[in-house]
Amino acid sequence: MHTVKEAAQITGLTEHAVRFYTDKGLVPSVQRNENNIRLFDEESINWLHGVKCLKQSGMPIEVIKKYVDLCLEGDSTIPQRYTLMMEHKEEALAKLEEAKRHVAHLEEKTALYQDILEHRSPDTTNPGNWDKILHMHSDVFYSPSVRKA
Amino acid sequence: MHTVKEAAQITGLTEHAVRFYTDKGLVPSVQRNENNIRLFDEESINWLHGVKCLKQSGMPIEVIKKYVDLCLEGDSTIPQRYTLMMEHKEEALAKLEEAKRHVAHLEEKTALYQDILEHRSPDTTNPGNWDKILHMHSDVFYSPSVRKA
DNA sequence: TAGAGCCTTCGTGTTACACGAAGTCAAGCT
DNA sequence: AGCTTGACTTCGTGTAACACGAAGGCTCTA
Repeated sequence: MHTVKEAAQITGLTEHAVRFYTDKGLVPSVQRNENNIRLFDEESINWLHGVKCLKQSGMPIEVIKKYVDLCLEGDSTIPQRYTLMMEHKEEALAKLEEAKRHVAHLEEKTALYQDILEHRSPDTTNPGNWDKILHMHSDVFYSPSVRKA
Repeated sequence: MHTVKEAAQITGLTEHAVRFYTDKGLVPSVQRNENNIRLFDEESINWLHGVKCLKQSGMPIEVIKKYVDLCLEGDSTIPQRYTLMMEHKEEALAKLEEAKRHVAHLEEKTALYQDILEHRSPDTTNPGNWDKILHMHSDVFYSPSVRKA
């Protein structure tokens, strides 16, 4: 049996977060002793790990709550849990694709700056570009190739 | 010259956001007419696009502000702008990696549920697993392979 | 003269906590 | 008995980036 402090250390959450989660009902197995102190057994710790995991992957607390409640309802809710997870997976995938696009864009951006810094022109065949580009801040800032996207 | 409403339509931002950004100084080229009305020229629209872009990629408004200010300071700040962008790119890359991990984890999770739904056991060679797994909610919720990570 | 459209400031709500303060317990040690 | 500790509670503020609405004022136009 662990206290809030220990649970926090084990899971890497803050004590605040641990209390927050338990108070929201995301750790169903947590108990209180006669002094009203939260006691976490191994299952509670697992729940905390799980909540942390889902939260990190971008699932809102409300949805996590729904999921936990479904778990508590028993095996009959497995299809609903599956659906919920699938939907969340789709969202995570969408975010992944977005992240890829962002990185690609920033690669472009930094490459442009690198060209300017190293070759003093983004287009080495046209040195006249330099001043032009440096003064068209919003073009360096927001290149044409992105505008299409 | 465009009004707030038009600028919002063109950029896909809300009017609220457009006013917010201009008030924060993220759209340096914006002007006011004699009736105190914001007027956006093409450069302003470009800035709005750029701000939107950076914001979407996860850059905080404060940092965008810094970047804009550097742009306004002139060509001498190009190295600093480059550094800023590189740092932001690194962050975006880190987020990308995180997103990949999340998706991988959720693939596992949904696959597990799919097994349960289709074969009635995650390990078909051991049917006895079924009840066990269904009752160890936190194990379905948070599988051992993830704990290692 | 009324309405439309712009402006302003103000204030609340959102998400998931962080952080601190204040005040209350109970247990253990000296 | 008293002190320290560690846990608990509620309260309130702050964060980021707006969303949304209200109130009130301005100007232009039909």
